[in-house]
Amino acid sequence: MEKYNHRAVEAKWQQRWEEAGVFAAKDLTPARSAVRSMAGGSASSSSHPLSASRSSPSGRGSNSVYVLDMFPYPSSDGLHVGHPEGYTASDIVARYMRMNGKNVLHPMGWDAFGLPAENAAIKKGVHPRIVTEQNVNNFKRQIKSLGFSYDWSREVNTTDPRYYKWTQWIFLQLFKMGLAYEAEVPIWWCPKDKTGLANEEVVNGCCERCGTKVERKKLRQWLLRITKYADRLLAGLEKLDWPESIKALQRNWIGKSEGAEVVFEVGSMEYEVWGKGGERVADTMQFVPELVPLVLNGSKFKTYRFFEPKNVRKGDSVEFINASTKESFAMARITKVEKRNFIDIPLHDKGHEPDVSIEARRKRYEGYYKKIVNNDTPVWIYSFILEKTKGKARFRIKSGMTDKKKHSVPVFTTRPDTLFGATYLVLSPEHPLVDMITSEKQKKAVEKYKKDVASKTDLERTSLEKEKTGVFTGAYAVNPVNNEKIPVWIADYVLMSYGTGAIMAVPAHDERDYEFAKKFKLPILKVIKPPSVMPKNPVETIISPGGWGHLGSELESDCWTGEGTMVNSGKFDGLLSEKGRKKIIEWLEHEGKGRFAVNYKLRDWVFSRQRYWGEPIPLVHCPNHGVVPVPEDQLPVLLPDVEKYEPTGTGKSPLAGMKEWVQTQCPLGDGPAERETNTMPQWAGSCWYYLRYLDPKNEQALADPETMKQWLPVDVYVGGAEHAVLHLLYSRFWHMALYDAGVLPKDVGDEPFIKLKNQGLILGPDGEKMSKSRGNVINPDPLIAKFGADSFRMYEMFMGPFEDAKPWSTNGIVGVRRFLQRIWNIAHSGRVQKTTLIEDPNLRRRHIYTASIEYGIDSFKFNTCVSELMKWSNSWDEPTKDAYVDKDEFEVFLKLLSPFAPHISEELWSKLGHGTLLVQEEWPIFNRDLIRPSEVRIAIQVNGKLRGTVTMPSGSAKHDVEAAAKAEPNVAKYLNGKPKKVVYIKDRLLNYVV
RNA sequence: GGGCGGGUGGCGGAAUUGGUAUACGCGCAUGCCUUAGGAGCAUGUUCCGAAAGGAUUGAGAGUUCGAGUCUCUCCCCGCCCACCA
Repeated sequence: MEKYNHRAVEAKWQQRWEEAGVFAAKDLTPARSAVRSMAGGSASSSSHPLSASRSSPSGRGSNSVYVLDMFPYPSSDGLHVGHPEGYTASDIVARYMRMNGKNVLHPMGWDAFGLPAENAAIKKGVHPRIVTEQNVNNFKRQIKSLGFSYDWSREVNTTDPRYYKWTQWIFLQLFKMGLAYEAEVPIWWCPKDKTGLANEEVVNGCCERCGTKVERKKLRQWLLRITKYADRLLAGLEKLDWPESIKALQRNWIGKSEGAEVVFEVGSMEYEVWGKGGERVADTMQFVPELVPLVLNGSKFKTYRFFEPKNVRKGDSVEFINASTKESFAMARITKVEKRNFIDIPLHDKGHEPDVSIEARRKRYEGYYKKIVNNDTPVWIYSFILEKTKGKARFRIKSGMTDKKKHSVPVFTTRPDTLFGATYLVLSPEHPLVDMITSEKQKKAVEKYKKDVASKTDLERTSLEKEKTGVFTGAYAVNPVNNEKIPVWIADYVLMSYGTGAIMAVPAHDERDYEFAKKFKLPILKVIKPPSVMPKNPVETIISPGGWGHLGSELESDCWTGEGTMVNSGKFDGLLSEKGRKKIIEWLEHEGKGRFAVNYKLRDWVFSRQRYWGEPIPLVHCPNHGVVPVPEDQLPVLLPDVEKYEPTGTGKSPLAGMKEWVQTQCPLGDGPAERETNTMPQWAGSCWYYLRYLDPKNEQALADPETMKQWLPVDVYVGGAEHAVLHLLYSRFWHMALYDAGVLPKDVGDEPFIKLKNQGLILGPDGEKMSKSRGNVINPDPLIAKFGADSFRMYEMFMGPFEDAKPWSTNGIVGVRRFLQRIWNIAHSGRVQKTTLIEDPNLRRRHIYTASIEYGIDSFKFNTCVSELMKWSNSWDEPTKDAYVDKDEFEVFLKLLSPFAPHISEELWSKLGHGTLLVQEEWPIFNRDLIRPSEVRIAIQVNGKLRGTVTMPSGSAKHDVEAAAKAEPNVAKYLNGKPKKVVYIKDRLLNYVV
């Protein structure tokens, strides 16, 4: 018998399909379409014979279906076995849809900008364009060898100027919408290579290329305001048919949390009045370095200790001014500068006595400013409140700084109910206020700590085992809820990038704060009482050794992060956490000391790369007009050829070295301007490629709106889960922005991908993740050459559930190959004959398998589809096999096989004498009535144990089945006397309970 | 620490969604065929047992006539995120 020669067959049909152009998607827009309408198609509204009905694969209900793969980055390693997994799945869906009469758009392209090509170019001394071209050619050859049904006429390449013209155009739209802005943000910096690095290039805190320890460095960057879309990106997930895990990842990445922003005054202070004889009533506090306590002396009223700004000297005068009227009411002159720069100031009354009828005058004195005058120049202004505490008058300075230097430190907390337990404040070391509040004494320690932190990698900073570190700034803050003074620390466990970069530390109810407080001996105040938990089953708990006691002690531990009842919280005592949160927020808002706040982990998208191989950002910097967009009619801004792709050493992209390219004219006038030399990140091109496939040659627009209406949104999107948060989030963001800008028609909607499926990772044969270093990488090329594309495709589908990770087994592909060979043999055996059996069980068989495979494709259970096809073919070879295989049945089989193994199916189809192409045949329709069997095998159980089976006409009544069951000797054996109960599930099972 | 997924033969995995567990394939065993090659064909293959029979879906309990599937407790594995306030 002829051996199946996959090489010849596969090459032949790939060529035939291409010649016939059978995979071209048809644009139906009036303007451009020559092909008006497709045949109506016979899309069957099938569902699994034994399950509920399914929804249509197309969310739009239109006849046009968009089946999209995540386009690959054409690396120099060539195709990985993981690529064809997703491509095969989407190809099966696309072919299935086509056979169902759908007009299918199934395109492929190249995400070709990026660092690996650039690095390879530097290494080889070739232009990145050449490297990219070679890689693309190799990828294309490999992908084509698998016989996927792509419409290659729509191929896109992100590095093609005709493509990136529109990437730049989109950037300009974002810029005009205020979604792009410039800022200095820290990035990884390699001091040896003198270049900024992408996060992916930092390995274990070292530069991937030279191994030097990287540093944080602030660089001017372009950022995209994705945070503006945080809520929409979050809410939009609800309506998407995406894997829950991916949705969860995006939710987590966006990281919305609700709580309160509480404003702590740093540098605001309590100020104690000194007694009549100059004796001190209470401690003064030093809050900020510039504000050293002073002594106000010589007054006929009181001596006050006050502050000395560095530039206040003996002889300077101090004036008290009414905040609202600006009228001065008291004067003082600095008479004495004490050690540590204490100064005595005599206070001259101008008609107000602060110590008389305090309560009555309280209102009047509130809001007075104190103004220290130095050579008639106001230096500091303080406001203060008169209070009466334990019968003694005191001034409390509300704010220790001028309006300009007022240090209000907002912190974000999800647990405002624990506010009374905030015993210290922690700022991130990078917090801009740190330098301003650090005391002289602590300056050195703070500087050193900041430097240490700056040199740490994120890994070191966040490693679990790491002990908490931090230093005291010397400054204090006031807890707004109880006016307690609390110290201000800096520590690297507080991240500048999240929230406000500052936290209120509640060591009694937060594990990190607890750990920190323990180490630095900071006060711990419990303000939440854990709920008293009653065990569900008291008896069990008493029996279980230490159970209740252990649980109890856990609840009594020093750090309780759960909910509970508020204690030590003034008037909020007794409230449950949840209610307390609301009440505290109400109080804060009422007092103007805080507000309800929502916080996101999501940060704006750093959109600049100091690299060569990317889209130039289409902006110029003009001395007169600032940042000016390049006019749209001047796009694309071509990526110029440079001699060196190496970074210039200035931290700018190699483009900065191209003087003649950088220097240009300002579009708004004839003045000189410089081009932006940063390039876009690799994600830019992939953000919108699915739009360009629709209309890849359009030079007037990124795509024709009518065409977009026809195809969008994407019906099925298949790709790896590794893009869960980056590409898939960025892409949604751009789509929403373009939608808002009116670039996308309204009908298209603001979500690009309706249904998403992730292929699971293919692991190496050892069950480990494939990697070069492990040496367990499988190269598809030799396998395709040896077993054929059909075997390869089918094995990848057969390996296991599409979305699960599964190990590769080259033995496994052999089994699939044998199966295809058997099909080949049957087709050539002469057994395939036309028969005319109406009541043939085979007729039923073909309908069952059609239903089952259709269900499998709809639900991405391709592994069971393959198994069904194998079972089907086995049924022709069973010992009871018919001499002939019904030709109609075999043809139905080939149609169902064809999405999985298209080449061999096509070949056998033609060998059966068809002049048509199988890919253009109609998908078989199954008849539900024919699926129902005439006879069923019913399980007979006694007490739930299988004791026999009986074969009965389907739909038999209970007593008939019972009669048959009792006739079974093995069943009768177990039935003594009358059964207590008899359960009958129609056509399935009979269970005697005895 | 958080989120998600999972645990079924020697291996990849199936199981009509609460109804005959181990389909399909790999591997293995025996035999056949052959100019031995990682080819083809046939039969067998969850485990224990010669058999009758019994046991079995990570462990334990519960609901049920009936549990791989539902509920609870616990154990283990994988992936992703992670000092996120």
